[in-house]
Amino acid sequence: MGVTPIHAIAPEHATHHGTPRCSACSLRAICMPPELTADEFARLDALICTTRPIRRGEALYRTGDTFQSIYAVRAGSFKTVVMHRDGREHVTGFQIAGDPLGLDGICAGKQNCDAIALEDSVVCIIPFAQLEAICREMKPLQHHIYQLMSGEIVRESRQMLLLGTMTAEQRVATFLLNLSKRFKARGFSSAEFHLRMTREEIGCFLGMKLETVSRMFSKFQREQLVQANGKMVRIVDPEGLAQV
Amino acid sequence: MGVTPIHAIAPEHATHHGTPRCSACSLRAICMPPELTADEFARLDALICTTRPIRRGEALYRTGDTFQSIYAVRAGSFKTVVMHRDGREHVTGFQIAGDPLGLDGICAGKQNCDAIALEDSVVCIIPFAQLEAICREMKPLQHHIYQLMSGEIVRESRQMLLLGTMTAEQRVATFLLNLSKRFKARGFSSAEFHLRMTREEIGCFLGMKLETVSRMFSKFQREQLVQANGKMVRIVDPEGLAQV
DNA sequence: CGAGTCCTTGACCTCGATCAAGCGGTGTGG
DNA sequence: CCACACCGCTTGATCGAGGTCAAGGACTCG
Repeated sequence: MGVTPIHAIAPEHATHHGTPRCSACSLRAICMPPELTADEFARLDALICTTRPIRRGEALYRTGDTFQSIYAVRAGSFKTVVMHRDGREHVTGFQIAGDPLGLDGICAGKQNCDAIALEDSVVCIIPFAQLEAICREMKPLQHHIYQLMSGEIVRESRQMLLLGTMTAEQRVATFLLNLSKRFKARGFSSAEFHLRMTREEIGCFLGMKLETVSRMFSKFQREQLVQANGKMVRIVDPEGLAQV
Repeated sequence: MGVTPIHAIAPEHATHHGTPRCSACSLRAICMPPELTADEFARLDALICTTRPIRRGEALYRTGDTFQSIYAVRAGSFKTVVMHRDGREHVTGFQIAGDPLGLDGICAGKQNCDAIALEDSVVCIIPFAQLEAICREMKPLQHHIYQLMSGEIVRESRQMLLLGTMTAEQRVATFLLNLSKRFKARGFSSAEFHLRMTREEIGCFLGMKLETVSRMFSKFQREQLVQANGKMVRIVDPEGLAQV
């Protein structure tokens, strides 16, 4: 069976690979500041004039690549992986449609992690130097970029809290509820979804081994909190899950 | 004995509390983009016209406070603490002279953590709305702020790697080497320094209990890697520490 | 249909948490 | 000025959550 992303872009946009338009994008509300004028959208459309398809398992960028653009996930999903010189790996995040990618590269002019597609995916390419130029003239967009980056900082500090203080059980519960919330924000079911990542990748994100992740799924199943069948997950009792 | 910060600002600046000047600040190289003209510095000095002293144990801001400004540590040191509704706490970072504070507040317009002074300290106050305005006109400063925020993202993802994959021993070693590097970058000794935080705060930052932190200090002492006497730390064998 | 991946489950072990005791330095009140 | 209380730190003994190792099952893909 081919890989068909559940969270796909609408077909009428998918055909416009050469000329995507933010002004017409279904992810506009997630990606973009709300109060842009038609004229401002036109300038954005001129900036973000290319998309790029990435096959499952391939890298959008790798650690050390020269930083030039940031990206927005248009369809599909990614993981970002940082690596220690001794080979230790850690997944720092999973990005789905509407999420930004590449913000870590601005700092040193080189990407600081690998971004790997979890399924066949498409990203919008946003040349950063040009984005900066437009931001100097478009206050709402400028502020939006600051918010985006600050949001990433907040997300990561929450993840540190999770890694630093929670039990394996609480981490997995938090992970599922977070995914659920994000799917809901994008108009998909918050109760039932398809995990695009393996147990090992989840474990690597949550700071535990894949066996432990599996055991927690089984435990939640037994306690009637979720129904998990391989990568299909159905959240039965979100409140119960939240107070694990 | 009073609390005398080792890493103090030079006396001639300490007296200028009402009118700090970036152009004359010893932390300029850490805080600011390198290539500003005199004119540009003048505009910055006009923006950052106030400092604020914070006593040991007091908060610069708390979670939920309305976000208006970002800050730069001018003297002293801070910890940032996030809290889960159930009371679980986690230290997300320690900030010393030259480090930024408050970037997490841009996202939601409210601060997302508590920033607590570890000793009597002074911060520079940078009103964010005005900073944004200046950034629209000063390209190097604009880029610097993006780099600052990206740097915070990178720092946090390194901390996630630490929390997710390292043993207690490796975490403490990494922590000491990181502090050492930062002190060195500010012109202080990289070999010997005074910890301003308690074992408990270190543990809370590294995802372990204070007893474990203490045991690791003792272990490193036995192995001749560091000499630790309460809060005074001397790094004897940085290479050895690095390959723990 | 067979090989490879991914997932689940069991048995055992280890690292770090927990509990507990004691020490040294500091600040405070008599 | 001393006694005492408190806080932060160290160290030992014990325990348990999660890691490790191993076996087998379910799916996918060539």
